[in-house]
Amino acid sequence: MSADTSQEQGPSGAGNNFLRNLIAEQIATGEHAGPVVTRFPPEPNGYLHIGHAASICLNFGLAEHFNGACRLRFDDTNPDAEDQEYIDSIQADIQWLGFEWEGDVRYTSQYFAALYDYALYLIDAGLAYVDELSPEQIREYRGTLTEAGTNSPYRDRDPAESRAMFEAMACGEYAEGTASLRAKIDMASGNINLRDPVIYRIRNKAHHQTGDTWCVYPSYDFAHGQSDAIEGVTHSICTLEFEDHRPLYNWLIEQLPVPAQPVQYEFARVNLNYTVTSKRKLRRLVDEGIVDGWDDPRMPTIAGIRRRGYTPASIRAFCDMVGVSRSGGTVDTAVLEHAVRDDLNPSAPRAMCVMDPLKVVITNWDEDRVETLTASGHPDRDDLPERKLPLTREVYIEKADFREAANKKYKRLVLGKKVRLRNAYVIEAHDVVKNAAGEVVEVHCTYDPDTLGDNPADGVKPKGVIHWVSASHGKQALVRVYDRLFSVENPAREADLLDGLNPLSLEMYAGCWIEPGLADVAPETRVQFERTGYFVADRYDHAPGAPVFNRVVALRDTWAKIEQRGA
RNA sequence: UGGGGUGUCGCCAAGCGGUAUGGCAACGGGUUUUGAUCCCGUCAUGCGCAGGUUCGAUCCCUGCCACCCCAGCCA
Repeated sequence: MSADTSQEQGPSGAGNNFLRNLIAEQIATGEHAGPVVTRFPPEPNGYLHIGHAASICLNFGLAEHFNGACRLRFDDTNPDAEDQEYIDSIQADIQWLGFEWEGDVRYTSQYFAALYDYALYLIDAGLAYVDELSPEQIREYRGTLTEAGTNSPYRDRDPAESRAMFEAMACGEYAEGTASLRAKIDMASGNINLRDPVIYRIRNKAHHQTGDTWCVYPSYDFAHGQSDAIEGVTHSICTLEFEDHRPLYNWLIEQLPVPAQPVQYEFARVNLNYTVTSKRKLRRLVDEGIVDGWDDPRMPTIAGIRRRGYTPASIRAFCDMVGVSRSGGTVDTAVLEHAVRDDLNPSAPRAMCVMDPLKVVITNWDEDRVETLTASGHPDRDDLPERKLPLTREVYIEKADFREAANKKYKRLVLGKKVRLRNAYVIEAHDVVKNAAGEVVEVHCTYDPDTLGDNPADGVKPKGVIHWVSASHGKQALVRVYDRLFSVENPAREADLLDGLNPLSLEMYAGCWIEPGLADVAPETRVQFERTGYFVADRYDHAPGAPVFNRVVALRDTWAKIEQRGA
């Protein structure tokens, strides 16, 4: 792959971003020599979401572009929150997105011994000390945003004593919260991260990777940069909120005898409207049963988006369209939706599904007659298999596709008017049957036998085309129609997150009729139900003979707009 | 009366001294047995505001304003 950034741009200059330009310049000027090494460093305390996808595309994309390497490193420094379930899901999500990390999976925990030695080094150098202030006291001593902090009375403890104490802490001789190791920097710094940050704390708890080996665990700040250095990461990319940590990151790299000098760069995280991308909030939705789990199709998690039916390519395209910058913003979900439609339109086979059925009886069609029509699998492709569509006397159409009377803007079936059954004949409605409540429950039509592939003899081409499924030969399916989980643009701003929930985020259609060929597709098969939207056979709930489809996204709907304006 | 950032069309994002670029959305129109797709067209005399430097500034300087992040022994 070429490192020429003027090449390989997709729409909107996809792939080109300030970091790519920066690295290209570093290479051009010789400021950076050797391979570009990045890493994706998730903490295994939750599922990956769409924001992580941006980071994954960035880190892996940069490595690929510069012929370097990107590794996966679990940033597992806090045994309290982490779990193997997340380690597994994160790996599966990255692979599903289509990225491959170099070498084995790494864990920050595999460097605990080295990190411990670095801590000792800092202590011996008089640059770290064991503090016996309680967490509350540490907070008080830290000062405020506008007032300098106060030195801990333990700040000038003799290094030898700190070393002995730290070693004892590591052996489990101290209770949690009774002591911590702090870097000795500057309690008066305007940057609070430099006010003697805690770099090691006691956790008398088993770690998912290291078991009971350790009773002290390094903080993010102490572990991250040093792990980067150990691994030879050259460009350590993180989000904007870590900007304030960069001076600390650099301070540690400078003070410690690390084998390399990684540099931290920050970019703005991606926010999407009508949803939340905070692990804490997502976890709440899961824990309180608001959704069906981390992979509920309404969740902005990679697993949820996957189950919703989005493709890896569409998510990568989305990340390219959104770009990478340092100015935080909120992207419209319409961009995500555009990305899937754009990917699915050329690839998804077409099919018909009636979701809200209304029976149509073709009165001039013999009771037992079954005509098997063929339909193209895709309007623009002849390489996809053709479909067999049995047409019978009784078929179902959508309730919304029939009106007893309507104005000219309504291009569907109207009493006394003609419409084409998609891939079949033109029919004309003559009569309706109503129930006691006055609702139309049946429409009687006649078909024109000369209209298969032709316009009616009178030369008047019906304006509308509607989809249908044979009442006797169609199959039933459960279709779930998903909508945004929140009805407000920024749910995080609500007094309570749940206040912004969209009550109609999931609608179940139990009595749908699908064309017969669709009942036995494999899970995760994506199709377009013509005139309706893109759908996917559910990854878990769909089974041959018991079809369950999720709506990925609706088709663009110009009619809905016209209708809203009052048709 | 702390520190660090960011401000270019409704939303993202390029441009980084030579007279505003792309995507999404929106709005017109054409093709169409999906009111889909596709195609064509419209959409910032202005780049947070005010000054200054310059032949010329979104890009440089100064001063304001707005918004975001930071006071976990979370990451």
